[in-house]
Amino acid sequence: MATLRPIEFEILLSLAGEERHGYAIIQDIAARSGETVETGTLYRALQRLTEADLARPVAQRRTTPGDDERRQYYAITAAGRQAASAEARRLAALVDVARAVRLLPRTS
Amino acid sequence: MATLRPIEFEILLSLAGEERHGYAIIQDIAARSGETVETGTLYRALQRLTEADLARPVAQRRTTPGDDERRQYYAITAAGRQAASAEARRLAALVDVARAVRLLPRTS
DNA sequence: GAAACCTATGTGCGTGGCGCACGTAGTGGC
DNA sequence: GCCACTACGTGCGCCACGCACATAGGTTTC
Repeated sequence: MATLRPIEFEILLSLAGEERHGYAIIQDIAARSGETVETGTLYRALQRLTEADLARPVAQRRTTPGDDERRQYYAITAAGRQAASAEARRLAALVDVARAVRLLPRTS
Repeated sequence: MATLRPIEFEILLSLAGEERHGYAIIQDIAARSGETVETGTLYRALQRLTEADLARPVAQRRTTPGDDERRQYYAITAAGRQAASAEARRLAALVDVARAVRLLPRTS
């Protein structure tokens, strides 16, 4: 399993919360981190995640009022949860190291 | 400030602990994470960090016995600590999100 | 009413970082 | 003698990313 790219992890984090379409993922990441993800970067990363079976496009849902039909929703797969979980553990370990060398306060 | 690449952060984490030479950084990262960093990747990243004033080569020290003279030691700079600290905070926030969506257990 | 912006998905192109291989060179093991 | 380890580095090809642009309907602004 090739390691998850930062943006791929960000996307999986978004999808782990709930099913989302591309544009909503961009907004979600911006809202929680302030980082602007380029559309080219996002849609291509979504493509890769789909091909790697870490995310999957969700079949078109009933069109509730106010639901833009252009939207393509995506869901995280079981393998996606596993990969994201492993990556989260890896990052948590890194944060622990950062605390050990006092780049972060021990209490947090 | 362009965002820190994953490998650049790993290197700064190593240097935040103590001054290290390139090969020792590779071993340090391998020891703590099991990840193998390619030499090409490492030395070029060290070059970038130096140019960005996040790390700096340390002037040749007294050659204590058993100290390979080929070694080029590097130290983290004040700006490097600042950048690494900011990145660590960013990652800690990501880990918190991962916990919120239950990719990681709340207790850890 | 037109210009600008937002929502929504996607492609085209250039730069650059990374993986892999290789180069150099001394030391130590078998 | 050959291989592995230490230590630093370059060469090359691929591909991910940033930026720009295409498309297109809806809304807001002047």
